[in-house]
Amino acid sequence: MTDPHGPRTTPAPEDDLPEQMRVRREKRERLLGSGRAAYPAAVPRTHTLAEVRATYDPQGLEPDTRTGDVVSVVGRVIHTRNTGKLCFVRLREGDGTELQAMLSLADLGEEALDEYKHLVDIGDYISVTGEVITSRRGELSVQATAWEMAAKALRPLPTEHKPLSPEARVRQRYLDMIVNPESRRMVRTKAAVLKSLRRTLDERGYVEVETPILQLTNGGAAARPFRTHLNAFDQPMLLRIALELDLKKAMIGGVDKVYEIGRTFRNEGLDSTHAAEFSMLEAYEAFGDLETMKELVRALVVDAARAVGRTVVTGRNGEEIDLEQPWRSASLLDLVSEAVGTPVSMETPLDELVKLADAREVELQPQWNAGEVLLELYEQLVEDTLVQPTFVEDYPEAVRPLAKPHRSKAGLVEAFDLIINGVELAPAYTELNDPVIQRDRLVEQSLLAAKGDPEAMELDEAFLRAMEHGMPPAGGMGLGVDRLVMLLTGAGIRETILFPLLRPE
RNA sequence: GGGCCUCUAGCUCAAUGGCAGAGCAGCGGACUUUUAAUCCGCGGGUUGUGGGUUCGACCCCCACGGGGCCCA
Repeated sequence: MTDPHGPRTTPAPEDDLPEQMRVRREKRERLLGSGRAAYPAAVPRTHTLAEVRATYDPQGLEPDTRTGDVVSVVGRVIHTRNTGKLCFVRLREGDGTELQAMLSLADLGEEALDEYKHLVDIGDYISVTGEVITSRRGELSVQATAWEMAAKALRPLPTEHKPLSPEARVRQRYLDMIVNPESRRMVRTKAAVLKSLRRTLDERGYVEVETPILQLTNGGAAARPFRTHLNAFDQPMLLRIALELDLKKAMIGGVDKVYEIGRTFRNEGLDSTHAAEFSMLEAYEAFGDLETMKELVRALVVDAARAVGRTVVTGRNGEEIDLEQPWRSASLLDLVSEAVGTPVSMETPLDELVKLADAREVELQPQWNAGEVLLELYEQLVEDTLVQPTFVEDYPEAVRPLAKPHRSKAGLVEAFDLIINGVELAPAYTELNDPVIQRDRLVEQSLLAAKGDPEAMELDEAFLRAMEHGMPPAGGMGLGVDRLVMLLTGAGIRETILFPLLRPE
């Protein structure tokens, strides 16, 4: 920008501001100039809006009632109406509770009313003091005798009658939370789910622990990690992809029932079901097994559903899912047999499985063994058809390297995966605790890693050393907290995460 | 990774290749009972960015960037 009238090359920032921001900055100046504060340390507040509503709503006050009770309340200005000598303002507080305030010439005086009209905008936080009354139309209100600015908003609030664009909803979640009840509710629903998960575990005697997020080696899952660096040791570090190995160490140390709820990180694609960081619950119970975990997973899910009041949800195919009904258990081999129309087992030769896959256009990697092909058939043909809660069990040993061999079925391990609404919600194992077999499995994995498989696990000597001191037989499970919230709310993952990662603007 | 759609005022959206508009919000005024109040008047734009075609581009073409949906 050039100024033909003088040498000034940097225009005052105000010159570039949109009109509404300029006006609000001027109002802020006027507040300060008039001796009022724009951002005071404290403002009068004797009651929350919710407390006022809780006190008077149940009384069913008649229109034009005067209660004689004087309160000071604070809220964000959501609507204003000015009929001249009387102004109405609707205040809203964090959870969405609203209360009307009325500012009249008679009760407030000319100067304070004028200042209100000229200095308060939609979006500001204000404090109003006055008697609790009802208006002629019966609206519960505070009849103001005084008002104060609690925090001046310098940017206008978006229209709340039209939904924000999908981008604005996630980039400026705080705005969506102000104008959109769904967005407010999601925050509290997720909190209720987390609280319920902890309560369910705590009541059963599980001990909550915290384990490192920064790790030397990755394990416990197959995923690409985030890489970082620890300056103090000049040491490359990874962000954890799972909680498993440290929780098993805790169990070796005698925490027989242990759990952690925390963030794990996977440096992979982002879409409507995958986020780069997500909350995971893992729980382990010494002397438990797959059946213990089935019971625990069911309790966790059903308790959480009850906690948010949604025990019946609508499935992706329109089917109703009543989470309180009994849940089905099904063997992976049976499910695949049904899907391909011919019985398959661990004895079915690899080339026959490959033919079955080709016939159904299931794409395979050439180096896959029979177990991996079976898993792929299941994932491609069966998984997303399982709408009602189903424990899919009896996995081939090759695809679950940390599960214990099945007590009675050769070639299979004791593992299940809970599927609800076509989505993998909670895997569980009877945990492998033979350190020799464990080492063999991890060495196999580390050889894959050395050959360049970025998802393969690394050899974690510290973990193997701990295992060699003896881990009790145990059941273990993991549960995707965000996925549980998605199931209970029907929302996408970007809705369940408060501030999802986005590309920089 | 591929395909389709989208980006215009603070917000949500219009606008045959020919003056860039509406609702809400904002500013000034009227109104002491509003419920997205009403009425009168007024401002507000680098049409995502960069190129190109054209007498003329929000519109057509190319590239890039952001976002969404579907597919793998």
